[in-house]
Amino acid sequence: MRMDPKQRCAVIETLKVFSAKWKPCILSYLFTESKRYGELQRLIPNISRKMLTQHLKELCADGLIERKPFPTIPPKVEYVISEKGKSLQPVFRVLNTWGVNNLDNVCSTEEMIAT
Amino acid sequence: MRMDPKQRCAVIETLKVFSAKWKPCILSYLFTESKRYGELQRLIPNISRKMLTQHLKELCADGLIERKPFPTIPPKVEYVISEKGKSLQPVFRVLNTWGVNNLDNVCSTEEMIAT
DNA sequence: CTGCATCCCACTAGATACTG
DNA sequence: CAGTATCTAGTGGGATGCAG
Repeated sequence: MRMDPKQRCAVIETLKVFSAKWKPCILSYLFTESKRYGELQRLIPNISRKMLTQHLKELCADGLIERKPFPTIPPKVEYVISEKGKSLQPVFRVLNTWGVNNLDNVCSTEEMIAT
Repeated sequence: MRMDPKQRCAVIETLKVFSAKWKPCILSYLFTESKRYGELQRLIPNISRKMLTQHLKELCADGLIERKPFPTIPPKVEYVISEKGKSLQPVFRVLNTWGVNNLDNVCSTEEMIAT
């Protein structure tokens, strides 16, 4: 079988799930520990709230992370990596290794991806 | 070190290199054998010449494939996977496996990626 | 056959202001 | 604090025509 664009190719669909502009960055932070909305905003200074909200929603919809709201005042929401999300760590590790071995002037993120 | 968007993160840079819209598809065909420009166009019916040309150029510039022009009449150009390009096969395999295990209604492309 | 140049549209994502 | 709504600029990518 070929990588027919009319079919839902596993490679391409996998890329769609986590390779949007800020998703690798968001996931990388959640790999190590849960974060609140505002924490992610501070950690990723260039992201707009709109994009942060949108990407978090999509990651939730795809089951890679979970949203944990606390009905306190002021409100508090934690985002947690799911088991399915954790299963992406080996994928990230492979991408990181390839980049380190084949690209110039890139920073390894191995420590970050390490469990 | 964190996946700082201001740095050239290995994971993100790696994704940039091969995850543009049609690049996985192009690479998948070249993994198995060299193809001519027109063959790729026929194999990927939905791609425009503009995008095919542009993606082939970028893949050349990144050293993933090589362009072999034959000064015949009419002209003939072959595109060949490079060693660096071949080194992406394990990456594709990991992405394929993750998709098959974690997504619904996706087609495995294992046979294609197989050497 | 293998491209390049141009025009154009749709969508992405940034900026800003507002809300429970 | 954690979002939502709206407007807009920039970009990706398709269609078409021309060229070596």
